[in-house]
Amino acid sequence: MPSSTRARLPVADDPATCCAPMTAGVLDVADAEELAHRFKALGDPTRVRLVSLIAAAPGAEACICDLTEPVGLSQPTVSHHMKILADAGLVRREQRGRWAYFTVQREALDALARTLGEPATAAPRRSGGGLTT
Amino acid sequence: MPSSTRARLPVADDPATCCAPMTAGVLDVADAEELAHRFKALGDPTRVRLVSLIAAAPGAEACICDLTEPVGLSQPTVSHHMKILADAGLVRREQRGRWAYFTVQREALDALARTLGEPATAAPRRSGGGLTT
DNA sequence: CCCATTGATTTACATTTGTCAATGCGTGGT
DNA sequence: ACCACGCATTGACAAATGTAAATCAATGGG
Repeated sequence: MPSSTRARLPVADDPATCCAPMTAGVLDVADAEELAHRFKALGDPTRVRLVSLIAAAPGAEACICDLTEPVGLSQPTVSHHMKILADAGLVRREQRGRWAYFTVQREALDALARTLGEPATAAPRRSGGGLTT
Repeated sequence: MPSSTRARLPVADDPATCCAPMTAGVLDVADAEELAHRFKALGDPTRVRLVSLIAAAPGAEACICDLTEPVGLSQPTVSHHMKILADAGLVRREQRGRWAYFTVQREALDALARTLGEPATAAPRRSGGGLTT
């Protein structure tokens, strides 16, 4: 599982392939940054709310205009938050006619969940963490 | 689950009982704030790294002095990050003699993972892997 | 073709965040 | 009692973040 060749790409490349489990060995810096980037996207109540709203919307999709009122924020602000979520690969944006429909990237959420939950592999204990950047 | 009476407490009250799944209905504001609070704690590469370092440390515990060098930050800064993680209930602090040992609150991570993963309504519990309480 | 509608960008600004140096506070060894 | 050690707190400061007003770009209906 070579992950050291991971760049600062917009991430959304493959949202389902995130990183190694957080608790199954010391994450290298790149993975830690990648994970933190996604967690940070969920680190705001409004954005958590937005994801939840989209997931619960009819058809599991919603446009900006559907979201501004429930969260009580201006359209530019909601658009800004959605961009952050999209850049993190947590939602997908699909332009359809005049509207931009957003859907939840469930695979990305699952991948994130996997990095938090019990490590899939029995984590071979590594002694001495000589980490030298 | 009445959660509207939830204040800005240090959260760590019961880290395993977090919130309803993000994608199984619209989260109320309180739950969204609670979730965001925890995600935000993981929204920094250093803190992700710290959790990973603790989990991988011998005995799955570590003191600040074990952590400063791997992350390459000053002791006050690491202490600051650990406070944020502890306030979010993601790690537990245990003063033992002169040292403060930190351990990962795996239940909190699992609870967080559960709010991300498939909503409890559909998929039954994972049958293969030893289910833990 | 004109114009209303949807959403993204830009600009601006107050607040929060990450970091370190300096300092304070317990604990334990001598 | 004293002092070294481990860690938390305070103060300070640059950088990032959340938000809104104003503006821009594109689409679709008359």
